[in-house]
Amino acid sequence: PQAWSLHLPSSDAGMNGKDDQTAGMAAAFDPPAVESNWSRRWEEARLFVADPDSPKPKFSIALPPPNVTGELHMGHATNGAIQDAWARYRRMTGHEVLWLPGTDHAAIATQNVLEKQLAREGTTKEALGRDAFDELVVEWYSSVGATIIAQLRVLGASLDTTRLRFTMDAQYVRAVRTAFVGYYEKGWMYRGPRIVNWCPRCQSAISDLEVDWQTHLDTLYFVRYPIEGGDEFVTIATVRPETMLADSAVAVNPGDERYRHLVGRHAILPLVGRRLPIIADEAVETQFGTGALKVTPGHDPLDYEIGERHGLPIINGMNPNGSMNVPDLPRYHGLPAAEVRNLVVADLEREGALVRTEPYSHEVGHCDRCGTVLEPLVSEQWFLRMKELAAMSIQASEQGRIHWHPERYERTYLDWLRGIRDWCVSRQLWLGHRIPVFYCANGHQFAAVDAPPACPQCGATELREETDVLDTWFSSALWPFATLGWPEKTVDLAHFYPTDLNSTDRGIINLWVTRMIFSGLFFMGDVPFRDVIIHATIQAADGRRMSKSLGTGVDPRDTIARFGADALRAWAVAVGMSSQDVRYDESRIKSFRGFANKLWNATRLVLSAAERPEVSAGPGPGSPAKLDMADRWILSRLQAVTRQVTEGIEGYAMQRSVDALYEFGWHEFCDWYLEAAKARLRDGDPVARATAIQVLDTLFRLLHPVMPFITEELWHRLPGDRDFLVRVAWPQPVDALTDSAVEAEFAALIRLVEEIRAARQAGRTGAAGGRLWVGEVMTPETSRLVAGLARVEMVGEAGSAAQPLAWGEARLELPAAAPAGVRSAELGRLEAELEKVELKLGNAAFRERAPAEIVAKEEGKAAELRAALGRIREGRAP
RNA sequence: GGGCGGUUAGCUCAGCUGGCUAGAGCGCCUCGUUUACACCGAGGAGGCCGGGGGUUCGACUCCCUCACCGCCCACCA
Repeated sequence: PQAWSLHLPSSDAGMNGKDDQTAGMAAAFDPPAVESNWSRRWEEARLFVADPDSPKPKFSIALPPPNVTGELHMGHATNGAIQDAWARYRRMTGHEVLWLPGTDHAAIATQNVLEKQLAREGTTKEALGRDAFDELVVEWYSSVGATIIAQLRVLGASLDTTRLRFTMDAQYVRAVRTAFVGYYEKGWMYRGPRIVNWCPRCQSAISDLEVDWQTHLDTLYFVRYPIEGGDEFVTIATVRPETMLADSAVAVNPGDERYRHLVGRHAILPLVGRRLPIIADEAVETQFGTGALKVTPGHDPLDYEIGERHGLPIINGMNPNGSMNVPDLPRYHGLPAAEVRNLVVADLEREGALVRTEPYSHEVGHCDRCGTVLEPLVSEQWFLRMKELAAMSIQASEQGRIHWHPERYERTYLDWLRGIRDWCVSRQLWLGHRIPVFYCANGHQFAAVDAPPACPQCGATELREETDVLDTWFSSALWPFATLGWPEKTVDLAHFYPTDLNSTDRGIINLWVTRMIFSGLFFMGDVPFRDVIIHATIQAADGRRMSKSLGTGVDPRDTIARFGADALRAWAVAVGMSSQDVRYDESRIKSFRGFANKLWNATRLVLSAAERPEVSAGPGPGSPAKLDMADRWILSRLQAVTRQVTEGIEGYAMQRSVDALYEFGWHEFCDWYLEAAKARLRDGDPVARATAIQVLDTLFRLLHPVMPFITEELWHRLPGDRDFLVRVAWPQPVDALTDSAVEAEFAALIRLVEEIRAARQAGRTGAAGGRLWVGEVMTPETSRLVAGLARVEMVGEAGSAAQPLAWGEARLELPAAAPAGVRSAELGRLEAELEKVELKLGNAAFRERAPAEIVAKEEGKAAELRAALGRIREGRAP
């Protein structure tokens, strides 16, 4: 990099024309006014509209499409803040950025929300009819969809809204159908009767991942089945006695000596009288219950598999609404399962077939959308074969084509893929993407994106389209490329796929992220993104789930209204990559509002000082400036912060960037630099002013990805022509400005000032009660700085200007009121410290084993402490 | 049942590959109407880093183990 020089504005530039703006700055930062202004200006300037023809390297993110089930919550805001910080950062590092927004129709979830709404109004979707319900859906989508986009705008999300997508848009629907047909033609999409998780309320199948397991305390019933041709019995254990009506067999473990003689014989099903073969199967656990299992292939996944192995008949004993379907048993037929359970138990008891019961705790599956207890049920469903897709995904991972942040989540994905089963993609809902399969009158079946006029096999024109719809995640899985125009070969698709980043909550790693990966690999031949960020889950302040129904939800708009979008964003970015769940912490958000206000006022201070070039210590405009020690210090610190911020972002640890900026901006710049340079600024010293402006300039750039509004506002108030920050280059550290000597000196100066302040406070002498003397080794410059910062009167002569200041060299005499106490406390602290270090150094093992630089460091520390103690003991008085 | 994460100041959280006196914000105490900021400034109190073992010259950091909290995965009825 070129040698750096501080630009001194000519006397004509600088304040001219900016005076009014400065004077116009209120004493407090008012976020809402500033935010809406910039949102509008950014949009008007079309800053976030991506250009696929740009020669710049691209960077793309597909916004995880929020479900159109309701408004955005704190988790969305957090994720939005993280992605936006990346998008803005990448623009500043010279990338053509596409951050593409959209929403997800969320079939089952939305249908549930609407059904609940209808229920509150005392009606049902059936009463309403399909068409009226569809209208309701469209209305809902447009109103909620608009709210969501508005919320993202308020957050400051730099989305390309010209490319807004919705999973129910015609073009997207086409992509979904094309994808289905693609799998179908590959032979991986098949239909068949299988046992699935059935929700009797939604009246639909759901996938394994949509099962919400809850612990239930139930009763385990022991029922004895008589053995045919004798007076023996076999006793089975079950928690769902009502399903025995659909039993096909009794199974025991082949190695179980207790039952070996029964295998091959038959048991008689109580209450029903059906003959059940007694079979041997490895899946039966000898330890559980009695070691004998009633086999009900129609109503239990394990039994279903046993049934398949042994060719057992599948008896479907239940209707889709959860009532029993046993026409041969009129006593139970048509009744709800729960009632039948009681009836069956009572009947068994009467027959003497119920041996005993015991309490039993186990996991019961619920529908994760409506909470209803699921029934394993056999029905005709569509499945996507997962074997090859899983293998492709695992391979991509092993090749290191996707990087997870934090890394450990890669295992979540791999573990799931390694044990994966075929994906049940069909749903029996009103809402969703219709499965693009057609059946002709002659029993032929085929898949097609567009409804064909006739059956391609027999020419029959009477075609029936499949009524099932697709799992909503099937369409979500196509998001990174379907949003770019796939299956058309669009310019966007060619330019922006694969995307670079996906940021998501860990709860949908397998539901969504994994499925995007295999979909991308299959249809596009490449991973859908290079990096995956899994952000923290935001909890309510009390640690509970944030949820509207619990009353623990916090609307991001409320937070933004009170503290500003920047404050919410800074907090979200600072906690978003935490390894654990994070509680909503208003006090910290508030502190970032304070930070924004601090920057506002610091800028106000810097800009309010009228510039008087004649005061300049330097030779004049255009020449290298003569920097004060404080100037050199803050510029050196600025370089360090620039490095830290960049490293934080690039290392997927943006919290480090935020911490560094907060510490630097508030404490180093405002508390120390501005306090030190205040007098010079007020005097109109152009060097101080140019330095301060230089720092603010860089600080605003560095902070812009995290706090876009305040930085944009203040940046534009700085002198000179100012483009939008996303079009301004990301700062690079300037080595020439790094000055470790001045940093060490200034650090010592800070310590001295702190000692003086503490002494004064402890001495309780106050400014009026005593005077402080500072030793003769200080330079005039340091002496002046200390005097100003510590607000002490400097007495005595400042000594040789050549001597650097170091703590311990400056002699400080304490006020007469309480010198002994204060001094002995300092003495005691140093003595204890020295003792510890000497103990360490006295340890032979330490000297032999520890690295040389560590030992040297400790020795240096000891020497320093001894010197300091010596000086204090000596007690040089003025 | 398997896996992962967490347990650090009163509260919410940082602490990267083991090494200066373990940090921040809020809260608390004391002081301050200094012309950027009370959405402020200065000073301060407060932590056997969940328990126990181990490795190491040295452990908040690595290993083992226990306890509790949370999440994900899982076909023992």
